[in-house]
Amino acid sequence: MPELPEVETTKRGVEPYVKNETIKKILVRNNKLRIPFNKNLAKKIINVDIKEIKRRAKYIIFEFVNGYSVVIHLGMTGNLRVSKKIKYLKHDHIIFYLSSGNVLIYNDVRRFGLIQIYKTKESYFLLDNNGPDPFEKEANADYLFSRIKNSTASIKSILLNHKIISGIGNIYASEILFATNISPTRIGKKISYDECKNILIESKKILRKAIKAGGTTLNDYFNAESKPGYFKIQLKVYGRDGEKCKSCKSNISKITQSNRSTYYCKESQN
DNA sequence: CGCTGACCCTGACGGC
DNA sequence: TGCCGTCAGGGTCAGC
Repeated sequence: MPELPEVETTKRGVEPYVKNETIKKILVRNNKLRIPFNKNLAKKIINVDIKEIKRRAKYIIFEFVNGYSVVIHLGMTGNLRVSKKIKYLKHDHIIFYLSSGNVLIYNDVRRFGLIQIYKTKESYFLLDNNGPDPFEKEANADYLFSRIKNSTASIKSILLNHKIISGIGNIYASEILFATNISPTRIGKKISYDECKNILIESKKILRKAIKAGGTTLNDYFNAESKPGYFKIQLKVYGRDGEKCKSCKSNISKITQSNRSTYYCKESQN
């Protein structure tokens, strides 16, 4: 479920419980994630201080003082929660016992997520393939335009292609295109420089708003036993097929592009 | 070469 | 009540 705002909210939620802590022990209940969790490599981060927590695109990164890093991706159904009591729920796969006595729990129903350990910053190979996320300064109109000006792929699938821009998911791809009045079916080479500029402006605006909405629920987010309940900002097109468009009188359409649902208004998006 | 679709996995939901 | 098909906000990669 998590898109970039949910990942950022999760990162902010766990940060105060994890920063400057150490992991005393790791319990692996099921290592069959998208990439199997490497229990052997995990020994390298036991009893080592966690220096920093970061987010890049939809990845959460724990950096340790010895140079090692843990990279977490939540997939479709992953979540992290901090708990005082140790009572495992179904699909709690990896459990980190912290020096504070708290436990950090990775739960993931569909197991499309992953937790990977890397020896150095340079070896985040998963992230090396990713383009900048919309908040990074490399993601400017010059860059986006140059990456898509010869493309025959639809702008919707371009927005989901993390090699170009990372961190935009299926919900916000539809929302961003609605905000910019661009049809999701238009191909990359038919997108103008100004539209690239606008896409980046709206991406930041929409994602920032969603992060803010998530932040308001942070206080009781990570109490013991609680599951992080994902929020949803006011969506203008996603999931609203058949309903009225917010800027004209026609109905929202739902189509399928590369096996994912796309929602848009045929009248106001061209 | 770039792009599309099949696939990984579990659970919820609607129709019959 | 149960069975079956469909769908879900993630990403990868074979094959066209």
